[in-house]
Amino acid sequence: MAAEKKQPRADQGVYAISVVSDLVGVGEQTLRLYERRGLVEPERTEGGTRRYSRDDVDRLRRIGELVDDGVNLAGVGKVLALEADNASLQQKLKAAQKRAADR
DNA sequence: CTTCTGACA
DNA sequence: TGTCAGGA
Repeated sequence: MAAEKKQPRADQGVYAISVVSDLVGVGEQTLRLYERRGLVEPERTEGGTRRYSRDDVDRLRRIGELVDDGVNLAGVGKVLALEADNASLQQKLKAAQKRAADR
C-alpha cells in the first residue's frame, strides 16, 4: 500500500527530525541542539514530535552553510538575528519607496 | 520520536 | 565548542 509516513499528518512541507537531519546532512541530536540554541523553532505536534516546516529546513541548510564557512553556533544565532532585523528594515524601506514613488 | 548524560575531535 | 553515541 501507500508508503506510511512518519508522525506528521498530511500537511504541506512538514518533515520529521530524521528527514531534516538527512536533508541538512547533520545528526538528529545536532538539530535538537540547534533548536535549543534558538537557531530554529519548529512546531510541535500533539505527540511532542517536531514538525519542521519547509522554511525551517531552508533555514537549517543556511545554518549549515554558515557553519561550513567557519561560523560557530553563537555567530549563526547573531547572523539570524541580523537577518531578521534586516528584513524588517527592508520592509520599511519598500514602504517608504512606494510612498515616495506614489508622490 | 523525545530527552539526558557521556565521551571524543 | 560542536558533534556523535548510547540508554531510559
